Amino acid sequence: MMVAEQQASVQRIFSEYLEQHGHRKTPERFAILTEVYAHEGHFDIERLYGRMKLKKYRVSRATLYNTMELLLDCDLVRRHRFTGTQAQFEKSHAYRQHDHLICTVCGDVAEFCDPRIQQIRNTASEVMGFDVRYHTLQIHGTCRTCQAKRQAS
Amino acid sequence: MMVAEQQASVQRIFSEYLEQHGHRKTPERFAILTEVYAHEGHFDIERLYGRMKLKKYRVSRATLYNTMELLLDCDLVRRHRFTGTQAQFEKSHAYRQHDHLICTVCGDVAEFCDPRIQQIRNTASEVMGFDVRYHTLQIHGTCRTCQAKRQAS
DNA sequence: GTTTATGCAAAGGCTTTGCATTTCA
DNA sequence: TGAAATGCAAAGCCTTTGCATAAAC
Repeated sequence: MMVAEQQASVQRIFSEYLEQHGHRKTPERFAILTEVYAHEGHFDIERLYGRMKLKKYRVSRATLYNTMELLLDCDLVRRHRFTGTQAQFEKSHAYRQHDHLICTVCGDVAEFCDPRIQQIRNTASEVMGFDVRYHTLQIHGTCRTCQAKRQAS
Repeated sequence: MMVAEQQASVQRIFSEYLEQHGHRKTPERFAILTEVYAHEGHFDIERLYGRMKLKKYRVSRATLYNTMELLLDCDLVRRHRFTGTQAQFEKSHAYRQHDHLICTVCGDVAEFCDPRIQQIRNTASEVMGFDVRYHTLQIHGTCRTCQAKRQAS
């Protein structure tokens, strides 16, 4: 999907979500969504704040936090807590299901896919009667690069 | 394994770990380990602090945080970040591998096991050249109880 | 014209840090 | 005795909250 296409798509989804839930369609909300979908990878609130300030659009941190809640609610972004207290976000629409490998040495986060996770979700749903909304799988350890560095020293 | 047996076992592991890493064997550290292994389920630092205060042993929060780092390092406890900023811990020695179902409505955390997660770990290790130390899989959604309540209203 | 959202700054909660005191080796 | 750990309080960081102002409906 082209970038412009995706932007149009998520803007429409968000717009409908706001309408159906009686929330107002403010320019700040759409500007935030646009910025979120303009980049790849993970980001935290501070980075998003910085990016928007650099461009034309300045929003308050409070509005960023509020809007992220809305975007989480309509599944347009996902939130992760990898390490520390700071939450990490990523866009989630039309992005393939993936999980995370987190290096405990350098802090790098890599993505990987494994279809078996879907089977685990299904089983949890059936056996435990759980209505699954999303999951987050983090595998922590040492990445290839840091293993090599360790061996060298 | 009996409770006393397990206590003896983890105390020994911790003792050896401290020795090998040049850390001191303070009474606080062993008291904290004892308290951690005296209960089932998850806990946060504040709860651990409260429990130890109630008993005879009062340690500072700073020492709790420091000691948890040591216990994490020798794999005697695990740390999770389910929701919010507060870290949750659980003992991990001789405790079966399990993952977590987290209800987004009531906040309840249930455990479940699925052997396929081990296969995913192995694959990540082989394909990505990642040296896996531990993982955490959280499935978020609505628990059976909250589904029933929702239907009733 | 109401009601909701924004922005700012203050407050809050969890965690880390600095430093004097104590304790282990 | 010397180095490391403890305890306390302060500082830090991320996030939430309160309230006046602005904007959507």
